[in-house]
Amino acid sequence: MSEEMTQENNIPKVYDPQSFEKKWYKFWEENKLFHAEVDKSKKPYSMVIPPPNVTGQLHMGHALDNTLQDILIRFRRMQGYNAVWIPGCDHAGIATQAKVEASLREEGTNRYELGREKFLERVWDWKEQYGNRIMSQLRSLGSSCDWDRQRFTMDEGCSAAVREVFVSLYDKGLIYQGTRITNWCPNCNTAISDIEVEHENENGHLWHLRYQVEGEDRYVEIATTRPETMFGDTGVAVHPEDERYKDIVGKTLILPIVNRRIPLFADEYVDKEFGTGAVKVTPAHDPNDFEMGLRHNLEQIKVINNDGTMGEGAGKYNGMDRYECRKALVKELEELGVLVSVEEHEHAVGHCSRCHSTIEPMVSKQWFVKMESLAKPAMEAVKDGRIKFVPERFSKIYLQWLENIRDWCISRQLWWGHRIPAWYCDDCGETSVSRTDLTECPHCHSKHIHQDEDVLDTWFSSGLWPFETMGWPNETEELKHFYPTATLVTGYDIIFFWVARMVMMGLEFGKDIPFHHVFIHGLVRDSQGRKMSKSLGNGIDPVEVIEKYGADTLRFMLITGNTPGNDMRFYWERVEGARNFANKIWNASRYMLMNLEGFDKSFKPAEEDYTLSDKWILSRYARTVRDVTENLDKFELGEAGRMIYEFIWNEFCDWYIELTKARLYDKENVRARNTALYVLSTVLEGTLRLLHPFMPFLTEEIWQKVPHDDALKSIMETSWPEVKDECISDEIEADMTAIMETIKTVRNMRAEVGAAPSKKSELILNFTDESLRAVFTENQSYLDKLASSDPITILPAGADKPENAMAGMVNGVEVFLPLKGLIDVDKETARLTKELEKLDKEISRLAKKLGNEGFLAKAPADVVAGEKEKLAGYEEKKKSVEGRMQDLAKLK
RNA sequence: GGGCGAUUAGCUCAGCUGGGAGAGCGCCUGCCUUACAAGCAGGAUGUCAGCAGUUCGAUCCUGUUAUCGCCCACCA
Repeated sequence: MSEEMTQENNIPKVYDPQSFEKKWYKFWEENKLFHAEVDKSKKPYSMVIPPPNVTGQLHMGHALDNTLQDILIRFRRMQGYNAVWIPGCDHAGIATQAKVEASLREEGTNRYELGREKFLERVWDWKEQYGNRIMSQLRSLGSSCDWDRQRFTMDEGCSAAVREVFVSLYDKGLIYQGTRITNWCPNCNTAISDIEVEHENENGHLWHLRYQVEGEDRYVEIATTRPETMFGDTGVAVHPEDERYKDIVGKTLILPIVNRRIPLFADEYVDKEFGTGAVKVTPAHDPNDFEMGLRHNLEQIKVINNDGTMGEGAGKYNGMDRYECRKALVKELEELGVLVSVEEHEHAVGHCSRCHSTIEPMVSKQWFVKMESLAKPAMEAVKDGRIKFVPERFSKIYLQWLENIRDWCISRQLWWGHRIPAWYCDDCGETSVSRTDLTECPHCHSKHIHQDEDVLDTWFSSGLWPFETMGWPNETEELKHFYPTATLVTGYDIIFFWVARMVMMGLEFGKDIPFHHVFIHGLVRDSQGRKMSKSLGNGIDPVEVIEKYGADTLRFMLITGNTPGNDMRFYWERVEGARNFANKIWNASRYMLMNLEGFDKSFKPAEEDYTLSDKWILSRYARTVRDVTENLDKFELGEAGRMIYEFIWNEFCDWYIELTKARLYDKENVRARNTALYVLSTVLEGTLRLLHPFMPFLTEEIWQKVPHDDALKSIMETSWPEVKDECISDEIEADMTAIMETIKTVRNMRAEVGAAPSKKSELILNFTDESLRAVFTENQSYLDKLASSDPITILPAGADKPENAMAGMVNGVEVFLPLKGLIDVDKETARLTKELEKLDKEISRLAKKLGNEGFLAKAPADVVAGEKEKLAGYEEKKKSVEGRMQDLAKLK
């Protein structure tokens, strides 16, 4: 260690998040600072977390989503709201089951071998093992969730809520069982809902086949994209007004290979223009055909098995994979002369959103929720503004979906999930739905009953999340106080899956909207704009970022540089930028802490102790507080973060700290020094509070060290900064700006002649705006310190201007640098000529504008006045520059 | 077939109620100035996608076109 090992050196030079992040999280949690009891004396501000999957792990989307929520909840908590953020996770039916099944496969077994009960034990084990991983990752991000209120979508309370809702909807006739076409995923082996199907345009074929008219030497040509379904054909349809077929409608056709006799019938559904105008009808494997089948009493013949292989109806193709069969069948049809032609054809093909297998529409018996009556109030709530989407445009997407809503298939042929509370009687055949498990049939009292094998769609329970987490169906204090929640934060990708369903369920069962605001964010993409995904291997692990750069850095990076609802890209360079900002704050604090020695915390400056720079930074601080608060209220978190960044870096550090150095290093003048320290610590402490929701760890670490209210043990207990309007002074800011502009001009001129920064140069000031004279006279030292100017001469009004000097002009101040021997007359002339050109351009633009009658007549008075002032300023500047050039010419 | 978003400096993006456009990174020049080289000071760079309109005035509002992206949609 060097001899300079003094007290100051105890503060590390570099921001090192690893040294304190874990410590503070533990401290907060142990002190229950995240926990909120119902406190009716305070206004509530509640949020429920979008529950991540139990077996999942933190990805960038979660990091963004939870950073946004944490900023909101910390902000409101500091504002004095009764703020609660309820965490928890989702059992994620298909996803979790798939994971466990994959691990069983590795062991060489499967769930059927294991049996339902044993399998579920395995899933619960899995849940225990991995379920808390993401929760601990959320902690490392700094999320201030009320962990005492943590929930799981399959815990007892949620299960009770699910039963209550199911039975109640069933009793109202809104849940029913039906046999119809659903989307079947042959890989997941279950039915899925319409929104779980992703349509993609694919290049396929349109095969033209000819079916013979029975007993005639005549054929009807049909076109199909899925020839293998022909085994299930039970009819051929044409449009009733299609002249081509009018004479044979009602006749019988012979289905090739199968030799089934099928009717040729007419139906309005058929489009005459498409294909041949004749369509084969497979009621068991196509939704439209299913409908036509019902209208025309056609038989439903299932020819594809649940696992995607061909079924018995496919004759010799029985057991063959559906696509293998297609290939072989096409070949056979060609040989038989049934295949007339093949066309290239682009069409939309449905895929399972989970595993991406091609969906097979199949007829089966499933449970459905009737949506129309639930959707209406959900639309109203958004239309009348009770629920607001941020950004607003997402309400349109939401409404459009609800307007075209269709019934929701809620049964899944899985084992992991809420089992459907329906029992079938083997004796009387009745179906009974019940809140409690049944052991006998309520109709015939037979003991021979069995429960429905299926489970509910995961989103069924997620839809109840905002109120089931608060104790519903019990009438808890939490429900009364915290429901509806304030804000729901989520990505646009689950507006239909989740948001819409919560609104419907909330209105139906929570008796109110589930939230006031829906704050929508976009996706975090990779640096090339691609979606981060496992298969691409382009995902960035937030935990890695946290370990390398700190959670605060990650958080700040995620919320700045983008706007609500839009996607963003991940760049390590941006992470570094945020880290540099953290380091900047660290060092600004370090500067103050290193000089805090001898500072009396009880010291309060008198009015006359404040310097211009003190008053300026206090005004700028107040403005920042006001603007940041406004932006947070508007959900413009990125904008708020940017403002704090700019205030800290460009104003507090670049100007204010620099200007305090003279006072801090002068230990003789105690009063001046204490005043500087007072302002420094006041502004820094307040700024830390402003920044706390964004960077909770860093702000806590520093706050603990700087002078603060000793009655509080954490920055989390401080209140959100509030300022009065009179703290903001336009006059002070204008004065300081004039000086800052002058400093910049001098720096610029010095840089141009290559003056060494360490070398001071003489500066001569002349005022064209006399009102500035006093401020500059009083604060000359600012120019000395920040513009390396010494000596400084202030010319009396009307005095002669120096000749052998560089000149610049700003805001009513003329600046002269008598840089003896340094001025290159030609270069200086060129510089001024360029300056003059710029001025002329501006002047002519403004002159033209002010010469425009329309502008003068119609533009607001203050705008006109502003433009006039600008013009006058430019003209004065031009005069000054021209004078300079004449002087230079004389020098030559 | 509908709907939405994007198009601004080399790159990534701000620009929130219309008054000649900014940041970060990158680039160039000079600096280890006792908070910070993860830094300081200075500098360069734009037909704000095209066209038309409204307006005294348009990056911003309206219409239209183009390119890219996304969402929704049961034409075989």
